[in-house]
Amino acid sequence: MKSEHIPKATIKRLAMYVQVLETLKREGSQVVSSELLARTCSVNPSQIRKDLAYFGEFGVRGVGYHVQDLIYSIKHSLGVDRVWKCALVGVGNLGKALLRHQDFKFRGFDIVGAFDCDPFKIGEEISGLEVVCTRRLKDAVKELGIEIGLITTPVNRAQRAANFLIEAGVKGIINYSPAMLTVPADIYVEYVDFFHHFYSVAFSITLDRHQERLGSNDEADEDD
Amino acid sequence: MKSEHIPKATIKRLAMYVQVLETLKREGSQVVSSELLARTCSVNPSQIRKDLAYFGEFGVRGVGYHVQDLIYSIKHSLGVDRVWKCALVGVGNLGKALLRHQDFKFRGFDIVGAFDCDPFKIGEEISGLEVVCTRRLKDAVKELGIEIGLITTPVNRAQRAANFLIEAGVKGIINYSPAMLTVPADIYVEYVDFFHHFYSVAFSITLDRHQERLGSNDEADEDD
DNA sequence: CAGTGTGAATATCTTCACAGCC
DNA sequence: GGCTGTGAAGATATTCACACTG
Repeated sequence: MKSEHIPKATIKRLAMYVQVLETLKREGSQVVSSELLARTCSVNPSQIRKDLAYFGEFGVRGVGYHVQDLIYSIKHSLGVDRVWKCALVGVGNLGKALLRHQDFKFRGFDIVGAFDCDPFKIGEEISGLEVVCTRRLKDAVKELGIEIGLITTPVNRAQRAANFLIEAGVKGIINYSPAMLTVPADIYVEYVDFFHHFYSVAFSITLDRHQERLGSNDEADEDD
Repeated sequence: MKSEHIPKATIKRLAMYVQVLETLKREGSQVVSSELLARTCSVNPSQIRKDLAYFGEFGVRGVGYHVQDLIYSIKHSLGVDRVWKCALVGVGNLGKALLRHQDFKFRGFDIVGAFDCDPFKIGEEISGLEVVCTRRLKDAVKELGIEIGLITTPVNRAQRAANFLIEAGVKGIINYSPAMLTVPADIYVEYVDFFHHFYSVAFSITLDRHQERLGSNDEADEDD
C-alpha cells in the first residue's frame, strides 16, 4: 500500500465500488473495465484507476479487473475483510432502528452491545440483544472485543457517551447525533447526518424551480 | 442569491451549521462569530463566511451573526423553511426504521405515504401510516402533494421504484439502496450509503495500527 | 489492441490576508 | 476594535493523455 494521504472521497467511492461490484458479481460478471464500472457509478474512469492505485495494481492491462478479486482487494485494503464488533449507546428511536437493521452484521459490522442509562430501557430486548446500563460498557468492550462505538443518544448526551466509549477503549466512533465531539487525536470520529441528504434534495428542487421561473439556460448538473 | 455553482460540500456544511446553531440557541446564545461557530464545527472561519456568502450577507461587521436570524436565513436559502412531503417505497427493515424515526417530520420532512408491492405488507400500519400498493403511488403523489421519494427497496427493485416515483411526478429522490439509478436530467437523486461511515472508521483504525506497527512518525490527522 | 497505471494539466475547494463596515 | 465579506494565493482533487503491458 502506498502511504500517501488517501482522500476521504476515495474511501467513500471505494465503498460504492464494492456495492456495485457485488451487484455485478450477482449478475454473473467475471471481469469489468474501469470504463464500465465508471459508467455504472457515474464517475470518471481514471478516477477509479486512481482510487485503486492508492492500494495496489489490481487490474490486468488490456483486460480489466477480475470482479471477485477486486471486491476482495478493496475490502482487504480498507480492512473490512473481517468482522468488526460494535457497541451502540443510546437506545432511542434511532438506536432501535439501527439494532433492528441487521444488514450491518451481514456486511461485517456486528453490533454486540446496546447501552443506555435510562433504567426503564435497561433489560429491554431488541433483536435478541439486551439493553445494558452504560456503566457496564467498559467491561463489555473488553470482554467482547468491541472496537467501534455508535452514538445514538440525544444531542446533549453525546459527549458523555463518547467519553464512556473512549474510556472503555473503543478506537473509532460513529456519531449519529448532531453534536460535535471533542476527542483525543487517536480516536477517529465519523459524523453521520441523515438530514443533509434531505436538505440537498430540497435545495436542488428549490434551485431548479427558481431557474425555471427565470427561464434561464438549463445546465444539467451531474450527480457525484 | 448569487447564482454561481454552489459546492455540494457547502450544502452539507450548511446543514451542519443549522444543527449546531440550534444547539447554541437552545443554550441561550443570541449572537455567534464565525470564529466560534467554526471552532464548534471543526472548520475554518473563512469557510463559514464563504459558505454563507453564496446566499447573502447575513452578518454584522464587528459583531457576528444573530443566531436565530442565521438559522432562518440558512433554512430559507436552502428551501427548508417549509414542510416537504415525502413518499417511501419499500417497507422492509430499513423502510420501517425510517417511518418510525419521526425526527424527519420535526425537521420539515414529512413522510405521508408508505408503499410496497408485497401483498403481505399492504395494509400493515407503521407509525400511523398504512402501507399501500405501489400501483397507487401516482394518485397519492398528486393528492397529497408529495415532492420527494425515498427508496428503501432491495437493490434489484430500486430502479423500478425510481421509475414509479418519477412517473408519479416526484422531483427528487433519496436512494437508500446500493443501486445506481438512471433518471432524467431534471430529477435529482441523492445516494445514501450507511456503510461508508463504517468503512471509513474501519479503514482509519486499520491504518493507525499499521502505522503504529511501523513505529512511524505519527501525523495526527484532523477530522473534517 | 484494449485497457491499465500514472505524470502532467486542469478544475475545484479551502485558506489567507486585508479592505470595509458597524 | 472587532468581525464580516471577498479577491488572491495556496492546497487538493479530478481529468486528460499517453506510455506500457498482457
